Amino acid sequence: MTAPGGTGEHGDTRGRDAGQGPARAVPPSTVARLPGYLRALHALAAEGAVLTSSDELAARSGVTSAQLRKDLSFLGSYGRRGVGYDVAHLSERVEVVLGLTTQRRVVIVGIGNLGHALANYSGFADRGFAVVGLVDADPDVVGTTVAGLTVQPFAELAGLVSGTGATIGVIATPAAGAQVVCDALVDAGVVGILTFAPRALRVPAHVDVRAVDVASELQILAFHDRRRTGTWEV
Amino acid sequence: MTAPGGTGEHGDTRGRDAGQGPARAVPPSTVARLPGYLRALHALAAEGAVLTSSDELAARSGVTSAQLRKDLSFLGSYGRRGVGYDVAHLSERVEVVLGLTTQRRVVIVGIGNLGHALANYSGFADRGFAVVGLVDADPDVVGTTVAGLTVQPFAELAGLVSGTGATIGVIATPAAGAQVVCDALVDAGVVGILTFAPRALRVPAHVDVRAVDVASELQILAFHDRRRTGTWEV
DNA sequence: TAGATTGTTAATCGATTAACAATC
DNA sequence: TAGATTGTTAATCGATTAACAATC
Repeated sequence: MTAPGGTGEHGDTRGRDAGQGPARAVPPSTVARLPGYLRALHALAAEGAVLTSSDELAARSGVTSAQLRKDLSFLGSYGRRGVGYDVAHLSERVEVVLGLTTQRRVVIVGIGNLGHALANYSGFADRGFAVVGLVDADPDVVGTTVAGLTVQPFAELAGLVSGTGATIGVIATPAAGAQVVCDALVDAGVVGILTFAPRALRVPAHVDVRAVDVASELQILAFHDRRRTGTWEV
Repeated sequence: MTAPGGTGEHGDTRGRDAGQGPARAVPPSTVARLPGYLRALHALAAEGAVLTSSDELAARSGVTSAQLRKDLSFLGSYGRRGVGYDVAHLSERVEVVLGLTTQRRVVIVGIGNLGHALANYSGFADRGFAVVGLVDADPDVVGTTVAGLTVQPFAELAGLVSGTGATIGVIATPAAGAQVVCDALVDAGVVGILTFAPRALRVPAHVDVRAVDVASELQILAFHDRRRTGTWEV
């Protein structure tokens, strides 16, 4: 983690040339916070800020400045002691690390209420993603136009993924169909899956899954709620 | 994302009847997995299973059996060595710990595409929550009926929360309005907030916040995607 | 220079894993 | 009993925090 003999290399703007292999391992907990830093950086840029400090950026991201500096240290040395961070430069470095310099293509499977909302969500395009395909199993939904795209039948999934070069699949189907959809996405070649279906998915090791379950989130809130509102029932 | 320093209280109200386990503080990482165990338990019950094992339940939840047993040990000793766990009994214990024996009331603020989808989501009612109010700032939306509820203006938020006894607020507004909505929810008395707005929220220590940012989730997937699809740009 | 702020170190804290004694 | 499986312990691993030397 630490470059031994680090005093030898001068910082410069290019604190780390990423020529060979993974620059350094970025811990998962750090990776998970990078999008939040990027959001804060974009907000600062929009306000016209050129420089920021770990204190300011941390406050806007909802973390401590110690944690922010620690996280950024895994990416390299892009700040200047006594001065702070250049907003534009740091944004760019974070985007490079997250792999956002190329727009990733996304297909959404399950065009119900949630799939509809996701297909129309402008935040995807703003943050590096293009929704390039929509798929649903319901014949009544297939053929309709949502967010400018024609919904395709499930049988077209593989062709859609390979034809568009999509690397990420979003599952917005009911729980019952989620594993079948997941398997089809994996077979079609996606390497990342974001699922909203309340069910654990099995995937091969080379595929990354992130799961969002809104009811689970509420249940976690309920755990604390219980302690605060004095609702104890045993 | 929990509020920094947020859930630091260890009230450790030992509100548990003796049973067979010492009441201990349940670690946050364990609490976050309990909804997944509960989902798996309900699925087993629906299939008619009466008993289960840590191996089976763990496989269905997507964790290791060691982790499952460790997690459950914080709740008490509800299994039987050499036998396994009674599905119904364990479900009930998990529900008690999560505070799901009373139905929690939820208000949703921001009735756009996402708010619509959430209001209509049957998974809430199935898993312990009742959506009791909808609020929007847009006069064109106020007064419309969504999921059987009439959308109220923002000015009615406080009255709605106190009138219904809601303890949880869901924020489905654009990022720009999220902090104002959050402050209003807190003032109105909610103790838990689930936000979908891509912005860090500031809340007092007694309020718990969980944040879901779908674009951030995709960005985290992109980090791994980059390594797998060979898209290196540095 | 004097003041400010990073990047890194070391200490602490928490979570996961592996193994097995207890016990059904 | 013999086999199965939990609940717990101890070891490992990873993440967070605090402090400060480096340096702009």
